[in-house]
Amino acid sequence: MPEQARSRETVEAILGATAKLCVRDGVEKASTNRIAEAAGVSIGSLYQYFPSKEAVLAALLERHENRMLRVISSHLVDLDVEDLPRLARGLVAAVLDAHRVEPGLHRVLLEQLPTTGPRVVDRAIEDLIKNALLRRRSDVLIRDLEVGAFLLVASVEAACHQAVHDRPELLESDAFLDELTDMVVRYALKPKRRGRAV
Amino acid sequence: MPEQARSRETVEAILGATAKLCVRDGVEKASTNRIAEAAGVSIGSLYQYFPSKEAVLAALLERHENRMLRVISSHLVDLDVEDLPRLARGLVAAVLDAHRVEPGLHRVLLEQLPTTGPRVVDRAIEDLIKNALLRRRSDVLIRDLEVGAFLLVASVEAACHQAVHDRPELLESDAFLDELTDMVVRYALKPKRRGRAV
Amino acid sequence: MPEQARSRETVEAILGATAKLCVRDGVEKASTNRIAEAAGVSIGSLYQYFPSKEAVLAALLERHENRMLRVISSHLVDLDVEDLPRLARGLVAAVLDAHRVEPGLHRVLLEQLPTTGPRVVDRAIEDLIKNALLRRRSDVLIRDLEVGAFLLVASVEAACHQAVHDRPELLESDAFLDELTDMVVRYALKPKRRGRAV
Amino acid sequence: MPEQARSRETVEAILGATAKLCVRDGVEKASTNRIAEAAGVSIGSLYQYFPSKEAVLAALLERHENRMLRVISSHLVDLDVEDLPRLARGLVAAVLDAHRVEPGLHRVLLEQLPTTGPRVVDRAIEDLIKNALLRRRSDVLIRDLEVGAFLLVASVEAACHQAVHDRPELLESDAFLDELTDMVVRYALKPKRRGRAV
DNA sequence: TATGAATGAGGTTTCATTCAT
DNA sequence: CATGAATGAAACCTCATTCAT
Repeated sequence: MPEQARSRETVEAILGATAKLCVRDGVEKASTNRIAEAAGVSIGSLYQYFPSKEAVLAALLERHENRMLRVISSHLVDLDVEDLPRLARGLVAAVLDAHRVEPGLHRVLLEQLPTTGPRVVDRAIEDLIKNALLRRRSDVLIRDLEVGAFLLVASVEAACHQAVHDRPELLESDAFLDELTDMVVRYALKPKRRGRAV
Repeated sequence: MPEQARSRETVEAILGATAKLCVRDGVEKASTNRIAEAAGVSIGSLYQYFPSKEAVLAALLERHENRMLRVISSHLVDLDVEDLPRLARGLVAAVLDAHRVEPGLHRVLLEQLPTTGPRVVDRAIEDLIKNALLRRRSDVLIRDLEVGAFLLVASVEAACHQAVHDRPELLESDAFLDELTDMVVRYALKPKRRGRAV
Repeated sequence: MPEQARSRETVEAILGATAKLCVRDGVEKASTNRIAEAAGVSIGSLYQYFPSKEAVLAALLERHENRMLRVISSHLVDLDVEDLPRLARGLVAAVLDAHRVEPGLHRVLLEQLPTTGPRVVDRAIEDLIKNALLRRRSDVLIRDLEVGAFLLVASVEAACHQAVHDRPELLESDAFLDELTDMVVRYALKPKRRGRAV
Repeated sequence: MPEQARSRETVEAILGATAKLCVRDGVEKASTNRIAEAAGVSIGSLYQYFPSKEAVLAALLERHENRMLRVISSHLVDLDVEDLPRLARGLVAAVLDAHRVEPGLHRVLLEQLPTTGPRVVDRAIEDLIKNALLRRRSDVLIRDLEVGAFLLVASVEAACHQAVHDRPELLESDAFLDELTDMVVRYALKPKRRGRAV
């Protein structure tokens, strides 16, 4: 077991150092040699665990996405699936919360990493939402659910991301959560009582 | 005069070659030597017109943003400022249209360029919208206009951008414009009298 | 005893893996780490049995040369030392046969190994031939036996080797054996009495 | 023109330095950085003229083969095509002479360069010989001309090469030329006068 | 004795930039 | 002004070898 522990430590050190360097100097400046040095391991060790520089960054991205997913999942268990407006607010809050996980790293990874494919997190949430809307079709205003689900996820995600980038303080403000929720609810759901706005 | 014309041609050739290389091989592969060769000028000439590689990319980005702004501006003149729902649809359509300007270049510039600051286009539109909403405050549902304007722009922009990236066919579909407009209108504007949904 | 058996197995596994890798990917690609992995032993074990990479390759070369020598020896016992033309043909056939021992490995070892010294096989045969010619000096045409023996071995060896490289099918053809034998016999031996060509 | 002269000088310096290093330390030790340093140019210049290390070595080999071919060609013009034995001796002498062109480099290039294909020099001579033998078929003893020509070239080449390697003094000795010629003549040609050895 | 994680010198190659012509 | 040869720091990566476990 000491071997496995040693290996895990090395991998952790490498990912940690990569994250630190990416945040501080940008992805471009995070060379393998600098990463190894910052991690306190030799360049050889880095290549024992990762086949290339890209693999290191991919692993870091994966780790980050998993952490975000874990945050979101932890919110999901508490949500009431019956109360759609509350569900919407809960989802938005969950996504917002997920963006508080290492926001600096989030920003740099999303902005400077050659995009490999649709973001894992987005796809997961998109499916979740599409299903929720389908199950309650009669309460839903959206005409084209396929497009609508895509739109909701892209919008909320982008709003959070843009906030991380341009106005970090919004992430902590109630106003931002309120407005985002309003947008989602009014777009997606029929008003509760005849003619009264939500 | 012929000198200035010659200069403009050279600069254009360089920016054109840069765009082509960025789209074809990615920003990282667009080295100054390759750019000069593709532009049919010597590397020395490139450095006569641009002080560094970053300057070339910045100029390319600026040119692209100006083109997008010009597309959007061309839409604005036809818009009826009094009919808010139509105005909303017109703005969304304008943004969508702007994303049809060299979408490949747009994608690569946004995804692979170390972000230098808030996007020019976004800021311009954000102000425009904030003012429009302010002038018609009584017809507007949004509670926090500051946040709301930010949200609207970020959402529409991101939806368009994400569509360029993941589902290019959406850019040409009516459904996408319809849904985007629905989202914007229902979020921002009070429903018309007599309880009819928009 | 079991220890020694285990050791021999390990050494054999290492040499076998080295041979396989050299043939498949070339000597340059056969790194010690890859050899150890292909052999199913740890890199540490490899260095327990061989002091360096060169030592592994030297051992492989030695093993191969011994195998070739063994093939040649097995031919020698059947040869009639009195009938010189038949002896010549027998020797040529022996050398040809030796080149059928792992020809792929033979080629790669001869072509890609920094030559360390005169080939063991060649030297052995050269002496053998020089003695045979000396014992029957009166039947021999060659003027300078020293040079002649060198020439005979170099020529036959090189012809076989070149055939392995450029025309593998020759190794199995009678024509090749016939011509080689003709060359050797006509160069080395006086024609039989009564003017008949050999 | 000063540009072209400068370029040629640089290329020459690189090839010269490569040759020197290969002879002194072996091909393996001739790294691109060392080559550039020994040539007195920057590593960048080396890669301006050669796309890879292999390309440098290939160019060096080509230059060497061309020089050898030139030596051989210079001999060919003086040869009497009618007198076959003299022609044979002339050809052997030509090949021998060609091996006096930078023999150290010759050895190292042939022994340590991953063989890319049949040697240019060999192929050229093989054709030349095959044609000569065909034109004088009735004077030729060889049964299978195809195999015979291959054998002659491989043998003479290998004998010269082996001599460079093991016994450099042979290259300058008359005995070596005599014996090689004997071998070639007796193998290939019918004796001139009834039953007398050549 | 066996293991395999760790080492780090050194390999090949790229690229932004300079400057003599 | 234009050219393009030259530069060299620095990037990514390999590999023979060591040594703590």
